[in-house]
Amino acid sequence: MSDPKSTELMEKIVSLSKRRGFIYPSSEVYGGINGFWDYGPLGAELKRNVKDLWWRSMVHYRDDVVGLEATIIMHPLIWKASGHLDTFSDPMSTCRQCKKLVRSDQAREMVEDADWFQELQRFYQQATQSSPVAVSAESLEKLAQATRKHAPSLALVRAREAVTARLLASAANNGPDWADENQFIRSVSTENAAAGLTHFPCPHCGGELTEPRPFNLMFKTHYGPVESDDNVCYLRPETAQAIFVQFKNVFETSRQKLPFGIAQVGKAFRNEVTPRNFTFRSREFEQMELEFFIKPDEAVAALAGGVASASDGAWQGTPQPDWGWEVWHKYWVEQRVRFYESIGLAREDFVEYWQKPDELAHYARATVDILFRFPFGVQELEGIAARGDFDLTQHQKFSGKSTEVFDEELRSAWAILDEPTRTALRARHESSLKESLLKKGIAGDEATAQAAAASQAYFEKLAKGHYVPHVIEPSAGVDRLILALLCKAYREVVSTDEKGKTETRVVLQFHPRIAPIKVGVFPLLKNKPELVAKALAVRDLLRPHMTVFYDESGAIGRRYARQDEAGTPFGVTIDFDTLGEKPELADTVTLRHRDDGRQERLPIAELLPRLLPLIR
RNA sequence: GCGGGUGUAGCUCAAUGGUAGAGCGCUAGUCUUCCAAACUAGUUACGAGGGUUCGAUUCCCUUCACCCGCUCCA
Repeated sequence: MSDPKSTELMEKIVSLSKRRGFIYPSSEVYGGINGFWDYGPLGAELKRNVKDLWWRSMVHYRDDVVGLEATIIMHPLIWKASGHLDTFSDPMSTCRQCKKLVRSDQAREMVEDADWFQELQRFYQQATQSSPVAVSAESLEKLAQATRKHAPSLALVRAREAVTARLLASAANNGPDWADENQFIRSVSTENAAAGLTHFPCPHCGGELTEPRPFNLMFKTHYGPVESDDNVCYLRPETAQAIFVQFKNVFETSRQKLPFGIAQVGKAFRNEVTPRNFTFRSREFEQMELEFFIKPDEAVAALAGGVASASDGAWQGTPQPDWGWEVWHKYWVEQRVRFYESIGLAREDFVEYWQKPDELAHYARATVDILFRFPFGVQELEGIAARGDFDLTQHQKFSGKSTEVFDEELRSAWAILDEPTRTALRARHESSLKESLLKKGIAGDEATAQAAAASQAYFEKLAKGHYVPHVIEPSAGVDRLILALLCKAYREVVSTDEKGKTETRVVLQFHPRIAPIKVGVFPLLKNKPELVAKALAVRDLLRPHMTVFYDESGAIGRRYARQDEAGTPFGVTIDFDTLGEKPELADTVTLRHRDDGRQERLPIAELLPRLLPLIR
């Protein structure tokens, strides 16, 4: 996954980023701060271009998406409703022996699957059938042998004499070590149970897990000058929740009808356990998120007479009224890949990973990860989740305010819908509801009853044109995308000069649309005022339309090379022919192309019409 | 948070218990001609803090950052 070669490549990219002013370590003169990065002059342009292009393709070029820019700090209850407050504060334990980090809530489950754990359970059950507990040094040794292979760090294996002595002593008087199975497991996992303090075994090696320590992944602060429990608040861990929370306002003020989306670009903050891989996992990062709200499939069926199949490729075309969530989901996956293609990434650079049903978060119906082949591994760039109505329902529940929409057309359509269709829709809805309740572990009868009640309430509302919209969420990380673009653009060109000296130059082959500087303008020599004046005039001609870098210092080849390293796709050179040394070439310049060094001669007047289409 | 590695000009790499050096880059200049040309001049460093020592970049401790693993999923 991360062989030396790819690590070396990453180091080169990190060093180039700093050297050329793309990305610096944050707070560097103070020694830096782990998990935070700053964008320098070129990086700031690059990032701005990427965000602008996303916004243009998502919002400006569509009729069905509008923008939002919400605050970073919001009402703390939002994070209760969204589930972040619970899922983002998992207690963690470390194994004292193998040093692995384990989520405390998952440790039990992970351990239960292990053979050696079942061995321990069986032993406990047998031993406690009689009272006092029937064990011997021999039987404990046999147990140690049986667990040795897969749980070498189990205290019973590692420190057999001490643990055996303790267990035998406590067996004679039915001591606490034998009080229940859990206590027994902890006892055989603990070498030195001073003051009765025992440890849970590590799922990886049977070693001692430390007491759970809280790992709060959310940045916590306080609003108002006085710090107290009453004014705790959080920096948002994602931008999406603001969209849900403002859904009703946007819906009512934007004159949009479903289906439609709300887009937002902004900072988010997570106290990552381990920030790693340059900017890939940062503690402060930027997201580009779209929440695209759609009608539930039952409403689509009532309105359009059916729901389009997701298997016939319709999602590659333009949206249709009969699209249900599956088609919309696939549509957005395709749209996002096309966006990446439009800024210079290729379809082959990605892996589309459709999460397996058992990997899905509880709120998601389907999630596709768009993974990019980074030098350090294939890693997620964007997740596109079909989240059902989970989020809006949660906020409805927690805020007490309705997140339902009213759909006049749906009410009329439902009124004229024939009874067999209605019955079929209800039956399908109810059975899928029941299935998901069963999956949550609710007993059969109970699930049947709950599903019937919920389904009935749902259709009563639907018949009147009321429902909570469902949502498709394409959520992309800006900083990850910038990193992907840097990795993709990075090229080393080795050349050998007449003296046989080889030299490696770096070229960043950015797509012109995202390049921080679009064109470099150079007078061939700087000691001729006429050349300089002409070059400055060309700079001023182009500047209103694109980022231009004027450079007159050093040899011309050096200036080209410097722009190559900055990823500038075009160079314009003003020479003596431009000034009219050869009359037929007067007012023409050399246009140089970064990736192949190709040069062409064209009139100054043609520069803008030539370059503009390439950079837009 | 735990374990392993790294830390000397912007970059690549030297040397040393007593004055830190080179190449490249960068800045300025010379040059009528297109891919880091040549020449001249200039520029810049021992990650931070503490200790041992007459004296520490070098030895010791602490800390910080980065890289690699354990977790994370924008």
